[in-house]
Amino acid sequence: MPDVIADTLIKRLRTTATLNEDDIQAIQSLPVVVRQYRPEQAIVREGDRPSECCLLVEGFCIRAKTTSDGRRQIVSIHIEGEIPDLQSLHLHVMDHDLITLTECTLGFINHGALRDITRRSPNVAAAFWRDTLVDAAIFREWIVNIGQRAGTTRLAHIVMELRERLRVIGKVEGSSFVVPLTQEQLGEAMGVTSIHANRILKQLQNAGVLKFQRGRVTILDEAKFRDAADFERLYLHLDPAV
DNA sequence: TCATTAACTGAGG
DNA sequence: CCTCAGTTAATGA
Repeated sequence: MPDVIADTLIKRLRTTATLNEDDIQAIQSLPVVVRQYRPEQAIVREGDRPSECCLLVEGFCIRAKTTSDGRRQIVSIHIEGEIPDLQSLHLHVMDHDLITLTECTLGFINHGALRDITRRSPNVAAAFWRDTLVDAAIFREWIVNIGQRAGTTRLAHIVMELRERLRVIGKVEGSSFVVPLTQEQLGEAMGVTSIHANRILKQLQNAGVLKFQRGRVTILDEAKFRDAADFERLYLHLDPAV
């Protein structure tokens, strides 16, 4: 794969795992097919049997499930360098949808090539495994968030998690960063209606905590933000040595 | 299309 | 009673 694409994957994996030169070489020699996607376009759907995994090179996407009466729950948000459907390598039928949030550049890597690299390079296999476990840790945190936290805290927590994940790959500069969700989508991630998501955003803004406009969050008061978010970064396991 | 706000309603503490 | 959150509807950017 081109170095630019390999670098986004390597940068992301190195936030949680340790890779040596051989591992880097193995990743750089992975075959990849690059495709452009529009916003809100399905990459894989529940029931699909994909033969490749998708590396998010640029943009944001979500994993979601929809109930029988059509209510959608966003279960995770993904940023560049991640492979949101890595599980399809071992769980062959998709149990949820993977959908773009923004315009996305996606790199598709054949399952065969990924299986091959995990056999040849134990470090890369360990990195994928660790990444999958962190994914599960994030799901646990989301269950706590949606099940137990009050509205404002719930929203602030999602925003801070995204900021921490973006920060480690160098995508946060200053007090402002991209949160490319509409209020409807924010509601779907929080388990509330878009109208209530709007109320919560207004509350946070009126309280001088943060401002949200056109897919971008600006932190108005870092101390208030930390206080509002009830956030402990432990579950992100961002230190490869721990 | 997305965001905002008001008015009303009901659940539940 | 008070707070939270869904529904409906009207309106603004």
